[in-house]
Amino acid sequence: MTNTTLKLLAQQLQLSISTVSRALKDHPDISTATKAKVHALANSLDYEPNAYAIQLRTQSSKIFGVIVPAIANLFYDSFIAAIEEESRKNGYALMILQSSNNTENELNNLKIFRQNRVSGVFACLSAHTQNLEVYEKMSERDIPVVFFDIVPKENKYTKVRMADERCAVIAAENIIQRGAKRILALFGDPALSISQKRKFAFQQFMEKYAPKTHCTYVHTNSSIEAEDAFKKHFNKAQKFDTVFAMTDEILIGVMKSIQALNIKVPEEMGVISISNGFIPSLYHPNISYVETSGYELGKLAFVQMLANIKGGKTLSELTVDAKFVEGSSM
Amino acid sequence: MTNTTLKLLAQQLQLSISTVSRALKDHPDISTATKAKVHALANSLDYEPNAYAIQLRTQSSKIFGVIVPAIANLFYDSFIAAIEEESRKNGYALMILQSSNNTENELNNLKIFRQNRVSGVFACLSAHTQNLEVYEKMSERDIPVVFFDIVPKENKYTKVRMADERCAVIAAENIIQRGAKRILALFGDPALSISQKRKFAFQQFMEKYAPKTHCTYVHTNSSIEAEDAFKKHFNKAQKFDTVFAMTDEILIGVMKSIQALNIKVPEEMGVISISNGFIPSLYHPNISYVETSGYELGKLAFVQMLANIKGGKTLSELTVDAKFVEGSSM
DNA sequence: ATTGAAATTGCAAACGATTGCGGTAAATTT
DNA sequence: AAATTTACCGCAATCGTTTGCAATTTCAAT
Repeated sequence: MTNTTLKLLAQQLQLSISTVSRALKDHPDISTATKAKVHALANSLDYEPNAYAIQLRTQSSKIFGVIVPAIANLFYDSFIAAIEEESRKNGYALMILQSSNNTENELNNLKIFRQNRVSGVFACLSAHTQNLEVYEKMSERDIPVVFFDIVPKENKYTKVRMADERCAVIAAENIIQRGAKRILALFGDPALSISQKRKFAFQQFMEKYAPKTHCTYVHTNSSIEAEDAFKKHFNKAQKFDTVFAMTDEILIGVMKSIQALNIKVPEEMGVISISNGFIPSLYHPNISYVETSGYELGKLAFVQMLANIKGGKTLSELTVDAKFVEGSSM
Repeated sequence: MTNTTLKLLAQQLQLSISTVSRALKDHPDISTATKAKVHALANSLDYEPNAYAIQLRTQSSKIFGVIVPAIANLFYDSFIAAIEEESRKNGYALMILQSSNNTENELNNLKIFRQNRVSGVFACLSAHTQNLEVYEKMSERDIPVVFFDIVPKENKYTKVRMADERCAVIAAENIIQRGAKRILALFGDPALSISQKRKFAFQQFMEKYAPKTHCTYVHTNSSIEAEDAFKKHFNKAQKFDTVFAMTDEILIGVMKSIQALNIKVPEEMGVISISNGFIPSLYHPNISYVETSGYELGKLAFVQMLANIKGGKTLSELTVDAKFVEGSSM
């Protein structure tokens, strides 16, 4: 079946295309009678405006592009869910592409976005993307970009991210409050700024407020590494009594070791992590964690995007605050 | 900055728009000399064709629509990841919308897809969607629809899904092989056909091949319900020695109880589930499971979509086979 | 020098919708 | 009844591309 168009409606009604167009959008120039007729026919013929024609004409697409390293990820998918909700409320649709943490894919994705003249882009940088020229190109095209999570350092960009330092500090506070004596603190890839920030903040805080506490800092790049690191350090003479996991991935490794060694939580071992909340709820007892909500981040990013579109430029870095969620693991 | 267009290139080169257009796509009518000139300028001016103009002209969008109940879901996000990969390889982009298991959202989403003249739609029905008229409307518009996971019963539709019965049977086989005497089998929402199918197949198989085994069948609608159900049945005089969890959600509840009661796996309790694989790998020992891969399903769905687009109609129901993944929980 | 074919390139309509401007008929005012 | 407003509506250009067909140039063949 061929799609219903303004032309078709106009022919059937013996009206001009312009009149039909205006009638459909309640333009005051058109009489109530004709409006009624037009609407009636449009409904019965299931008229639906051709988005491409509109976009071509109006030069605006009502589509946002989103680049994430991976969709299949507890953090990013809740981020996506959030901006999807907001987008729909505001009449936008989403085009989602994954970079797989690969700069080349990132470039291709941006190209697709440009070709589709998206109204804006939400971008999470690939782990090792250095060259931000492409993003400049978006700006030249007047396509606003809101960076999230992994963001560039320069502050000429609009960005939202988690309050990484705060997260680490909150975790440290709770560890001190528990009266921990020996701590194993596990962090992620040392090359990532997120790991650096969290570790730095954590370490600073501990040294300042609990200088006597013995802390072991370890970087691990995967669940398995975390699992092994835990076991290795647990076998030492002086056992640690509290473990801090910087990410879900690390927490997973830690918990496998804890289960394998049949360690009692929280009696023999306190556990705390930074997380979205899903993984910590999987264990008994529930793990205490500092919440970093991808969902909240998404909401915030969307607000930024809208501000950018409406009011021209609003460059700034906003952070989503962190809060402690009490489980029974401390 | 204003976007580079064919017109602009044409003016600068003192050529007609048509010549530029043809030069850019290597049309044999154009001399090598002009082609070179055109390409050169196009590159230096960062020409990028306006997708909307093309779509308007060619009536094809190179965009697929995807409807899932939720993006933030271990199964669906791997499904999405798969079709995203394939789409990119084939020059398509993805527009993803979530229904939140709400029929009204589903309708709105389809409308957006129609307005954007997507080339095809991947749809997972909302749990209680009965009226498939909207999907008929897509067909009238010659937009192919591939249903996945939750699919309509009528076989005039193209659909891909997991081999639900096979999954249940494979699980049952392994339970019998373990020599289980008393089994607790936990299934999901009894209103969903997926629960019905799996339970029916499981029960059939057990009755036929291990009639003496004592089975308790329970339906639960959430992790918490599963957790409680496990505890309740475990407190009975005759303890069960094997538990079967139909979904990740149920497995999570089961494992919380197992941890809380400090039950030894697999010595005191065998555990098996149907899953994507992520959740079972979180525990020690790893849980044995029958794999239902969202990723594989995505790949299959994409093949179907392509066939549908290329060769007109190919109606059929394809299923992704299940396989047993051995953990150490049986 | 004329002709014809081959090689290049341009014209113009189309895709579907939007919108400034101008036109006509009816209603109102003098 | 003439003049002026008001209410409706249509013309035509525009967005950027594609593409059938016509037009022009080139060049070898007669």
